[in-house]
Amino acid sequence: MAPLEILATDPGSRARAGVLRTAHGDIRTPAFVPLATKATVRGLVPAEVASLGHDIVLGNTFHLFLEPGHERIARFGGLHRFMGWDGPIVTDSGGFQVFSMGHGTVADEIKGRASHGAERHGKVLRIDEDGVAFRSYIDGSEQWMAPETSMEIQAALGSDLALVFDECTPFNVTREYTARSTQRTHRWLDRCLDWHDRHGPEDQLVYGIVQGGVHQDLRVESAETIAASRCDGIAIGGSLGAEKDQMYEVVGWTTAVLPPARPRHLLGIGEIDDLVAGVRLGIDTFDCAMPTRLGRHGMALVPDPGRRWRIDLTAARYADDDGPIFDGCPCPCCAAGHTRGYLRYLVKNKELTGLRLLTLHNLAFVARVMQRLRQAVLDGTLGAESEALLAGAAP
RNA sequence: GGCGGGGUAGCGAAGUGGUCAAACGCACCGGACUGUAAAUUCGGCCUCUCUGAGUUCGCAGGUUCGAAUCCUGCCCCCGCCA
Repeated sequence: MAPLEILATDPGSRARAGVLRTAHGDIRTPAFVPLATKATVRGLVPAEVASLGHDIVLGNTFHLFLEPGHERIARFGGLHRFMGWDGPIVTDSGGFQVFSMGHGTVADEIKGRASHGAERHGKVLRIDEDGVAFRSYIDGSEQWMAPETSMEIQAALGSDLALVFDECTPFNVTREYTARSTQRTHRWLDRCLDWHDRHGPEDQLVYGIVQGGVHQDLRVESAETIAASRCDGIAIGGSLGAEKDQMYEVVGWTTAVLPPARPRHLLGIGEIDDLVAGVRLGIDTFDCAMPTRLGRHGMALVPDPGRRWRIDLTAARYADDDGPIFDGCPCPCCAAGHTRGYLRYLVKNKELTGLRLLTLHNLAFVARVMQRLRQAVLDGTLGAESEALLAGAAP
């Protein structure tokens, strides 16, 4: 049975709204997936995440493999039990971590900057056909991860959705490199699926990952290759370009050739305008560090495109501001009456409560954006809703 | 009144003859952050006609080629003793 039930499609775009069924419950799509990289949505407890309207969280194979170890988590009964989250969990394969060990952040890589804190970075020792050798950032030991390893770890974690092991192709590489890397990712896909067929949990869905960089032919070829496989869902990964317009173009090339029936996940994307654009391009689920990370960095999401949907509450001008983050915000933080001035004070003083409140606010904001987009697809009003959100309507 | 310690850029605090416009922290200003080794990180932060120049290290003198650093006097502050 197909995991994704499509309830409605938007006549004016490729958007769909539906329900993605997993062993631990349904995901209302389109949906945002908060990151719980190391088995926690930083600062929040699972019940809070769910109460904000999120149906699923994302854990990370690479990090949980190094610490506390997938076998230990398995002894606890799997990742759901370990972290106390009963809902659906998707686990990322570790492919992105290979990227970030070599290049730092996405922005650093695109802009050609040396990653900051490079000394703390582990090291990719080599990437070859078989897999990836790297140095553990925990104890410096040499570790090995291959497609089979990643699937084995994800099987032990017991996630509902597993992502195949891929190489997240950087932006600053040649087309030739991207082509070869993408083909290798395709071969890794087969190995992941083979391993999963023999050893993987019956009820664990597997997503293939489309690569191809910013090259249309490579993207299309990759999308078709992934779609031709027996994976349950399809994720879009790798470099999506340096500018948003390019990103939308790349995503558009991809979703144009994907089979409609299977769920599509856009990896690592989650700024507000990107969510709107992504949904219109036919994406069902997104994950992104942005709302949680920005929250911990003192940034609160606001319905203001001119400010990139964010205000920096660490600024002194908010010290005496007794208003909410934005008027009418229904999130737990603002509904409780917390002021910008209070939040600024908390954040400046490194009070954990401040980081928690901003994380709650930001995740609530993103959840409402997704709910509105979903409802708009169901109502056939996505065009107007998209315009409103992009113009700064409060979700 | 005596003894001791101290006055350094918005604050705290290094520096104790030259490489000092002066470490470092805080505060402040600005930037970054999109499959999270991030409660992280980068830059600025005396003034200006600014890849150079000018004024600074309680105040005023002095020694010296050269002083935040040494000497003299003065003014404040802190501790202990009277």
